[in-house]
Amino acid sequence: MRANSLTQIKPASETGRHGEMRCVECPIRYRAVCAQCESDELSLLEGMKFYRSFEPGQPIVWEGDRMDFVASVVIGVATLTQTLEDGRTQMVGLLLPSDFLGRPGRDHAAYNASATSKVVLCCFRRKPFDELMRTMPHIAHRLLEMTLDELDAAREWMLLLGRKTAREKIASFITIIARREAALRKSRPGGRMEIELPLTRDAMADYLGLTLETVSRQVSALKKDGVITLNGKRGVILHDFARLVGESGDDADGGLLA
Amino acid sequence: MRANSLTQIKPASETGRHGEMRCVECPIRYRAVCAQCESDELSLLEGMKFYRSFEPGQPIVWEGDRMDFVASVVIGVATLTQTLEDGRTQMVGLLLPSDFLGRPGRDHAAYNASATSKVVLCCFRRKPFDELMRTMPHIAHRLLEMTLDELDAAREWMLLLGRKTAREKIASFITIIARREAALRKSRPGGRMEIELPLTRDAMADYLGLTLETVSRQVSALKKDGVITLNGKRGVILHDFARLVGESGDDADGGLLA
DNA sequence: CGTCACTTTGACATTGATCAATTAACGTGG
DNA sequence: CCACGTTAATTGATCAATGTCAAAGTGACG
Repeated sequence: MRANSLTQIKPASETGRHGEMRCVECPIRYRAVCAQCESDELSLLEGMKFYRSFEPGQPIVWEGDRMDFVASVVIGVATLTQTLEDGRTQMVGLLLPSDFLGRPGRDHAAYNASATSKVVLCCFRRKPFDELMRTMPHIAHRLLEMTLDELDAAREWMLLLGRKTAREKIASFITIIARREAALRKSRPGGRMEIELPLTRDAMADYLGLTLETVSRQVSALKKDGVITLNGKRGVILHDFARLVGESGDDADGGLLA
Repeated sequence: MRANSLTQIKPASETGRHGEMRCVECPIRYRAVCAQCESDELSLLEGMKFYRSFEPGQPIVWEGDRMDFVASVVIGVATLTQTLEDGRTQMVGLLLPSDFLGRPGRDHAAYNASATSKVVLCCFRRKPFDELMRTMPHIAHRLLEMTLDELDAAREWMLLLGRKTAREKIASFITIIARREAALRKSRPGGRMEIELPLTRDAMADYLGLTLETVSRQVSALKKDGVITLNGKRGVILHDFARLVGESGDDADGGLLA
């Protein structure tokens, strides 16, 4: 088993700070940890938050680093990865807008986090945030809900890693992305869809527990079999969503949790 | 890829109810969801709880079933598994004493849960428990903490499933069990240890994303190489804990989260 | 002592990994 | 707008790890 190449390491400093953005206008207002906050609570958060940006490929935090903040992803895609001593890596989290980074009460990062696209984080210093957890039940409650959802997603992912074939893994991954894109447009996935993969082949391999060659081959196979058409490196045209789901190995009713 | 044989299905009814047990004497008093409750809170729980028992191999709930209770494992070992449409199964949770079963706010089971040994659950009907989540911050807080721990464990498990070799998977599994047995005795794992595997080869295969034949072969290989000695079907003697950790593929400091 | 469930071991097939070129897509500067 | 250079993606040939099918061994328990 060969180690996948690590994302190249660049300095971990943030590349920018942002001026004001009002929470009520925030694109993740209704999905993030703050989703259930009232306007008076929001204005409290307003005074505490600060923004940090990262460029594609940049590390956000490294496993074991001191981490004195927690954050919500506002824009972009970030990944959490774990590493074996010989360098093999496995992605263990894919953070999209509204997802939460960091753990209240823990002051060191448990995973490597990197930006795979331009990323903007809405950050809170950890200590004050821990305090919020005690004083604002809406935050604690929402965080529990989000953590339970993440646990469900992790378990779906475990099924994929442990038991699916390479082809099923690829089909499942594309299905997940298609579902999410549909959700963003507030529509149901189905029929013909055009989507954009948020990861390189190499990152897909890290996500799926494969090598990038196998990822490439199976993507090509799905293309050859008429399940998908490629459009540049990242673009995928799905001719029939149901057909793809059929390739994923899941139960017909599967993916409710994804 | 062949499906592992499912645990045989027996009627899902509980096999017994228990009389009183006082919370203050409960063996999981300081680790379960109720860990942070004060004595007045405990007496409230005392009036709501009820016990259910299950025999080895018995299903507790089936994916999709209505589930009108949540519970803590008091005694025994239970598993959560997911299934692909053709019957392949992957274990996604291993529930030990003090672990929590069910999700507040969700009325249908997301996974199959079965007893692998005699199991005793401390149960609460879901509706009243949901109410407790709002009125007793100690419960909600502890449940968040436990869920975050489970998420960490799930991510460790994902690394195992996605990137470890069969030998490393076996070594990792034995390491996890050894760590837990040490924790029960409030000692540090290390040196020579005698442990008891809580799962059959078949269940280990479901846990590790392998077949039972591969599990058996790799256990034999570790024996041949002098890392372990077998003692009956379930007994394992570890001659040197560090040696086993070295076989697991993890970083030297790994497993902090397990 | 026999039965049954679990485990081990063997022979062979298959999947996906590895090593190695080659090709395609995209950004840059002319 | 095009040629170039760089990075990502594809494809091919081969091999090792693990799955599959089959049979025999082991231990617990009635």
